[in-house]
Amino acid sequence: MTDPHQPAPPRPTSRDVARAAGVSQATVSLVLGGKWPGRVSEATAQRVRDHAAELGYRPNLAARNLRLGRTRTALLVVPALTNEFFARVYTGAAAVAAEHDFGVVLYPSPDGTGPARAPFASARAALDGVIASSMASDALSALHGADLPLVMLDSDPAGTDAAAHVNLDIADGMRQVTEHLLGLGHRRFVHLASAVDTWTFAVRAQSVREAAGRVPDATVRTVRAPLDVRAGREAAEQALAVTGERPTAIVCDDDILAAGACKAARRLGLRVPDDLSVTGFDDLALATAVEPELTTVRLPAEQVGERGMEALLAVLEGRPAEPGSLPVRLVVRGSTAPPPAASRT
Amino acid sequence: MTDPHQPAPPRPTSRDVARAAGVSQATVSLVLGGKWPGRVSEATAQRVRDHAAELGYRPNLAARNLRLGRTRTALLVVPALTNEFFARVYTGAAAVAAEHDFGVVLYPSPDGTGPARAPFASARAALDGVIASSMASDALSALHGADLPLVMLDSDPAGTDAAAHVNLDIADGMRQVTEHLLGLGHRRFVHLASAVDTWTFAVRAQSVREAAGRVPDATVRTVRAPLDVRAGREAAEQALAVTGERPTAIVCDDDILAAGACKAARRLGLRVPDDLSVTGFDDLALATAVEPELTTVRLPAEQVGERGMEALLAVLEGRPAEPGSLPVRLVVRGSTAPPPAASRT
DNA sequence: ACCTCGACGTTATACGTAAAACCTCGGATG
DNA sequence: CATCCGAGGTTTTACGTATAACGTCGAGGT
Repeated sequence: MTDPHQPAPPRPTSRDVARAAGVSQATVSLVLGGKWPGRVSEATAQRVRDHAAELGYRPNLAARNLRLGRTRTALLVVPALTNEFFARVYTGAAAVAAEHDFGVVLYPSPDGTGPARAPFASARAALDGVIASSMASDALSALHGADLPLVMLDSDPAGTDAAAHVNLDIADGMRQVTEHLLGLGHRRFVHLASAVDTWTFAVRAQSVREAAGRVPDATVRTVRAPLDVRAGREAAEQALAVTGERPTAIVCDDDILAAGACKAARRLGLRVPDDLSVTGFDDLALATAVEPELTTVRLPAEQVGERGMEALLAVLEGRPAEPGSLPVRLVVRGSTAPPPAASRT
Repeated sequence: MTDPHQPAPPRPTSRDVARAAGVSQATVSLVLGGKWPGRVSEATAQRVRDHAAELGYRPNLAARNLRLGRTRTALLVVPALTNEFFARVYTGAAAVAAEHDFGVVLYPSPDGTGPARAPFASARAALDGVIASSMASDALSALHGADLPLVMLDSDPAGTDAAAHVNLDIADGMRQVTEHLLGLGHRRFVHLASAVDTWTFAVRAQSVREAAGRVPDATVRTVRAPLDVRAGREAAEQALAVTGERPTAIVCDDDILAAGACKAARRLGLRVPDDLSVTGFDDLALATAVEPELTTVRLPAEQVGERGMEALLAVLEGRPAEPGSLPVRLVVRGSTAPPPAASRT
């Protein structure tokens, strides 16, 4: 138990190491920076390293950042970390960053549409670049000083000055879901859509309608809800409480909404999947926690983060970021089945 | 579309602003730092602010950090962000930080026990302090340079050199759960425990046994599993497949494990809660997504982050951090009921 | 008329690092 | 023997900011 009020011993600087090793500060910097082959003898280098280790020297990052004008730090802008998808994106980005001795700092925005007022400065870090996930580009440019390289994830490829895009083939995912249901015989759909108004959800909506539109007698009714279980349940209950022919399948923008839809079904006395098929999107942990397990679309969330970080690193090094969108995969589980006999043609 | 290869226009510095406003750099610094009452006339101050805004000046944080020796940045160490609990802790910490113009950078460790080798340096930020959540203190001290103020969350209050602790009354939560089940008439328990070996889980185990121990004929069998649904299901299946008298309640260390236990029950043809009661812990979104909704213990996760950050700020300012542990609350939902008649005394 | 004293700024300096530019000296070279 | 050269360093500078220390100038007191 040491006195907590001793004024914190000043950390050793490279000059301290130099003094201890009997060399100049520049030499320490060269050795520890790995720039010494041919400039410093092996003997001296070792001596420097030894003393650095002994003193517990660790370079002052603020000083280094100032000197180099780069910080090896990227900002990741996400709508909400409590959404597992974004947590996984972060995890992937952070992993790749760590490999390249980069850091990732987060800028979460409470609402889904992006941070409202405070600029990135509130991230309290000097940044080398920005990675923005699933955001409305206008909300972003208000914050984006335009002076930092920008990589956009899962966002509209057109109309932004992003240096690179990493996209998921959302349209294909939703097409696979819809065709899966069509193939099972469903014709009357509800699309339980996110109330958030971003590109990634717009694509979902369009894709469902397109796929269903190719089958003459298929109908799609859209309802929207915020991304939580209760809201999803309420919206689904409302959509199911129709007079006349009940829809036989609910296509959801998200596993969370799908969980809500399942609860709605149960409340109305409908069995999933016998009376009603439900599909999710994202393949979160939730998808296999509920009963029945959700038929959904697996998104490689970590990979999105990884590719995003790789793209940013490429841009920072002047290399071109390789484009291309990531494939997604339909995962059929227990929440989908052929429609009940009474509803078949 | 501008040429992506133009070498990034250098950001304006305080000196640029000074030149534009016809004052010295020091004056700019005084004005923008808010230290000007009595040192700079209002007219001059306004002129400086105008030119700063026009040039789009933003102070170089690296330089400021170097000069001040403080960075207004805290490190939050969490086992895994994909666990909603920690995402919420982060959210709370970041919110309080933002209010005080502080930043939070994360250090996630893949396994639950804490980062293995890389020191905090890989967070790539100059730090003012560290907040560590639910960690084994020895894993931490290996990383902790001992030169930074440390606040520990949900960790053993004894035996560390932390400057402050923010704890949840975990023991009380588990006691409430157990007594709730005892009150319903349960006597044969399975404690489905986390395989992670940290204080917070040790407390749960001890508390279950203590509470059950006060009732003569109550028995507790413990099984352990990693924190995911499948592992929870498998462990629960094994625990339920006993010969002789089946347990009537499964007390889980976590909602995720509880979801697994529910799935196990269904597989074995047991109904929850009629044949088997299941309880969770944390009250994640998951708890109300599954059917039946989980009886669980609500932990004020955001508040843990908030209080942690407040404690760190207090320590940094030399103020004493007010101690005390946060209360938790039993939330009774649909996954618990009296044991089946055949099992009653 | 001289000193004092605020009000209003300015000059100078330090933070710790990286790296360009510069020394020094012993041996190889012409 | 003068010269070049490379190995092995050192000296110096710059990064942008915050602030301590130091002017300057006009008004007010004596």
